[in-house]
Amino acid sequence: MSGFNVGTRLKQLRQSRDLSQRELAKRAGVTNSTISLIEQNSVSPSVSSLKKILDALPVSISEFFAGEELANEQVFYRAEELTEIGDGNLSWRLVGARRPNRSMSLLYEHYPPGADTGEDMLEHAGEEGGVIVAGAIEISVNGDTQVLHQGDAYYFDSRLPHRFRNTGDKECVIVSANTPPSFAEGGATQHH
Amino acid sequence: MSGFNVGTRLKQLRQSRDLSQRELAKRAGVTNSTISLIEQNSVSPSVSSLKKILDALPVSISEFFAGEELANEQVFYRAEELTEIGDGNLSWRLVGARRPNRSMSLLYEHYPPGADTGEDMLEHAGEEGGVIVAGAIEISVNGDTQVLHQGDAYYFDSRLPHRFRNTGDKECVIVSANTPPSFAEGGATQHH
DNA sequence: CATCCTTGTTGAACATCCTTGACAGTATAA
DNA sequence: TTATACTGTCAAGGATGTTCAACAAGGATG
Repeated sequence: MSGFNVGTRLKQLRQSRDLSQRELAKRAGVTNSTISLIEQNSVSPSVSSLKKILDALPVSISEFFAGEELANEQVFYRAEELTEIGDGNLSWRLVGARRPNRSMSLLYEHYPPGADTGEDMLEHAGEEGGVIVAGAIEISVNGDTQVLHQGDAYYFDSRLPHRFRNTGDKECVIVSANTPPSFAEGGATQHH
Repeated sequence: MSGFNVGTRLKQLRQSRDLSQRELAKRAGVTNSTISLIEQNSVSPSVSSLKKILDALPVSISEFFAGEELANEQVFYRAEELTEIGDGNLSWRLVGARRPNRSMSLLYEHYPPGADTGEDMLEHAGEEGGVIVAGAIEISVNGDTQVLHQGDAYYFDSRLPHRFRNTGDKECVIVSANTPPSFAEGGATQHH
C-alpha cells in the first residue's frame, strides 16, 4: 500500500552521490537509522524528514517523485536487460531506466490472469498510452470501463483515475508509454 | 525550514474540488482529524498518508509538490480506429491521432519481410523508443547496427541517424513511442 | 592473528503522527 | 424553538516514525 517506492529511490540517489547512510544522515540532521529504515521501506517517512534528507543530497521533492537521474546513452536493450518494476505478480519492464532526462517511460507489461493494479488511482501527471499486444484487459479510466483486446489501444491523461485488470484467463501483454516519465529504476510504484 | 506549505496546498486542492475534510478523508481512508491537522500544518504527514489523501483528490505526489491541471479526451481506441499512416508496404498505426496537444506519438508498427525505412538523418528533435513484440528487426542508430528480437527494446535520441529494416523472413511487429509527437493528424511527417 | 575503522541493520525507548470521540459553529427545515 | 445535518477543531491514547546504542560484516593496517 505504500505506493511509491521511496526507499529504493532514495538509495539510488544516495549511492549515486557516493554517500554512506551516516554521512547523508549527518548532513540532513537525522540519524543513520532513519535512513536505513526508509531505504528498506520499513517506514514511510514524514514529509518533513524526507525533505531534510533530500535537501542534503540535494534533490527537490518534486524531482524525487518524478524525475530520474543517472547517466547512460544506451540504445539497445536486450529482453533480459529491461528493468523489472512489477510486484512479483504482474510484470512491468522499463526500457532505458537509467537513461538521464528521459522524456518518456516505455514499458513492456505482462498481466497474468487476475492481475490488478488496484483501485488506488492516479499517480502521475502527464499522458499515457498503450497497445494491447496479446490477450485482453479491462481498463477503467475516470469511471469508464472497457475491455480491450489484441490490437486495441488506449491513450489518456494520467491524472485521471485509472485501473488495469486482467479479468480473463490468459496472460495479457501490453506495450505502453507515458510522458513525462513516471518510473524510477528499481522501484515498483503501485499505480499505473 | 519546512520550505513548503503542505497544509495550505492541500487545503487549496481540496477546496478547489469542493470537498469537505470529512468527504476527502472518507475517500482517502483516513480520518477528518488527520486532514484538519495537516491543513493547519500542525503535523507533517507521512508520505504514505499524504499519498492516500492525494490519491483521493486525485493529484499525484510530484504534481502536488509542483502544481498543474487537468484535461480529458477519448481514451479507448479499437484496433480498427487506429489511424494508418504507413506507405502501403509497412504499416504504422497511430493511437490517438486526433487528440489535440498530444505529448507523444504511440505507434503500432508492422514490418513485412524486406521492409525498410531507408536511411533518414536528423529528422526531428526528441526521443523515441520501442519494444519488439514479434519477429526480428535490424536497427541502425548512429552507425551502430543490431538485430533485435521479440522482447528486446530500443531507446534513442531521434536526432541520431537511424534506420529500420526487416531482414528476416517473418513479419516484425513493434510498438513504439516518440516524443514530442512527430505525427500530426492527416499528415505523416516522415520520421523513424 | 588482532585492532581499528567503516559499513548497514536492529531492539528498545522516545517522539510524532493518526484515530477516536467528543465539541462548537453554521445552515436548513419543521 | 428544536431537530437534523453539515462544517472545522481539539484532547487523549493507540499506532507509527525516529533516535539511541549496540551489533555483525567487511577492509585496511600492523
